[in-house]
Amino acid sequence: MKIQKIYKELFRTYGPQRWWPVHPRKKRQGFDPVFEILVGTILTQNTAWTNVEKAIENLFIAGVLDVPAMCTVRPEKLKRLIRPSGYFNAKSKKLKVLARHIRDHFDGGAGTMAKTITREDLLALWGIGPETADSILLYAGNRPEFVIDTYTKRLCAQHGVYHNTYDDYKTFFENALNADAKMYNEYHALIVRWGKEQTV
DNA sequence: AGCCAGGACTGAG
DNA sequence: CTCAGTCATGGC
Repeated sequence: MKIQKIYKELFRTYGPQRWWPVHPRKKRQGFDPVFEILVGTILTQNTAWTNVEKAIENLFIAGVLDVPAMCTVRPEKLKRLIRPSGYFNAKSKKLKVLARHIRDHFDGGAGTMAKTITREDLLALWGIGPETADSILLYAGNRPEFVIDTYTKRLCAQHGVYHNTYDDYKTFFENALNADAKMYNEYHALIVRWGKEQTV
């Protein structure tokens, strides 16, 4: 009912958000923009995006923003590079788990993984929870999985809608909307945009 | 000077 | 299974 109306309202207010933001880098051997998105979903966990940008830039400059390099880079070096994005001990492990899983199971690389992996298999990876899994499927794989975050719950609360688990919120949105990846993409980004202007 | 940011894991009860 | 505690940097 009014889930779609809220979307139109947000879109009219803020316009298209054009997620996922990927830095316009020079092409070079082995560089895959989809992998940059995957790295971003890990690094932005409970972290301001401006800090994530610094970390991703460090990775790129060091030549570590690709699957083979991420697999083999020494943990101490990796931690140093991603330090601006916080939680560097945990996130360095998460990045290696992710990169090694791509290397070991997807010959086509990050793009193939994002387009073919199941949500269940993503959730089985250490460091990937429900929001990160859905962000990967939606923003890297262009697949219709609605992403729930704290802003989404805040928006629901403001309209008197409350659920228990992450999956309850996810089902609530997906039942009310068409399974449209492009629209899911904008909707979640718009909710984040909205959330940043709330005082709380 | 705290508080929060585009969360997820762990250990207790 | 539920849930507080923990992790860490940078901006305001």
